[in-house]
Amino acid sequence: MKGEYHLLTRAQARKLSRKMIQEDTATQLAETFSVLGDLTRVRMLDALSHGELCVCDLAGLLDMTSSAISHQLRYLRALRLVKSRREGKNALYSLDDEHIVALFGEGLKHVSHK
Amino acid sequence: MKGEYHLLTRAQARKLSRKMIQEDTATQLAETFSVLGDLTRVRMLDALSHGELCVCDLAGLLDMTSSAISHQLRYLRALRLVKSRREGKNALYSLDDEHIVALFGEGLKHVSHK
DNA sequence: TTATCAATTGAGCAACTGCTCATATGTTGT
DNA sequence: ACAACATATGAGCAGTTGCTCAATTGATAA
Repeated sequence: MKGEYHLLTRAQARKLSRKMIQEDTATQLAETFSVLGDLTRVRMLDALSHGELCVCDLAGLLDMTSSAISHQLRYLRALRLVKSRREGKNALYSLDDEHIVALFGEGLKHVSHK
Repeated sequence: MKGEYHLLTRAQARKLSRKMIQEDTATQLAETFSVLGDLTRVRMLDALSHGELCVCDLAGLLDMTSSAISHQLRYLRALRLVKSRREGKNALYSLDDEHIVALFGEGLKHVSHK
C-alpha cells in the first residue's frame, strides 16, 4: 500500500520528510557506495593506494585478466577516481580522489572492530 | 594474461602483496559498502536515523510497497543493522549499528563537497 | 470464531553487473 | 612496412538483485 500513514500523522510525516536527505543526494550517496561495493574495485583501489601501477601488474596482483581490469579502470576513470598516463607500451594508473580513500579507510575501521 | 608482472619484479610484487589488505577483509569491506550502495536502503536508514518507524510508515515515506520495504528490512535485520519490536499489529524498526551510521555520515561528507 | 489489517515470505521476472572472448587500437622495435 | 605486446573496447552471457504479485502468518477487535 502506498502513500498512507499509520502510526504517523500526516503532519509528522511531512516534518520527517523535510528532515530526510534529498532524493538526489541519496542517489549520489548510493552511487558512491556502489563503487566501493565490489571486491575487484576494492582490491584495485587498495593496490593503487600504495602507488602507481600498470594494467598488467594490477592484473597480476589480483590474478585477473587485463581485460577485466581494464574494464573496471575505464569505469573508475569515468568517475575520476583514478587517472592514467602513458609510459611506452604501458598505461600507468594512480588514484585521483583523496576523499574516496578516506571513505575507504572509514569502511576499514568499521570492518575491523566488530 | 594472468600471474605475470611487467613493470614490477616478482620481489616487488610479493612485497606489495604483503602490504595489501587480505582478500577476506576486502570482501567484508565490499559487502559493507554494498549494503549502502542501494537507493532504497540509503533512504530507509536515513529515515530510521531520525527514530523508530513501522513498516507501513516507512513505505509511505518512501512511496513504496510494504512488501518491498519488508524484504529490505529482512536483509538489514540479517546484517544486524536494524532491529524490530512488535507493538500491536505493527512492527517497529530502529537502527542497531552506530558504526554504519558513521560510515553513512562520511559518505554524505564526500558527496557534499565536490 | 470470524473479520480485518499489518507484516512476512516465496516464486518469478526484468534490469543490472562483471566477466569472457574476440577484435581493434596504440606503441615500440626490427 | 611488419611483428610483438600492452591496452582498450564491444558483444554477449551467466549470476545477482530488487521489485511485484499472491499467499500466508500474526495480532487485535467484534
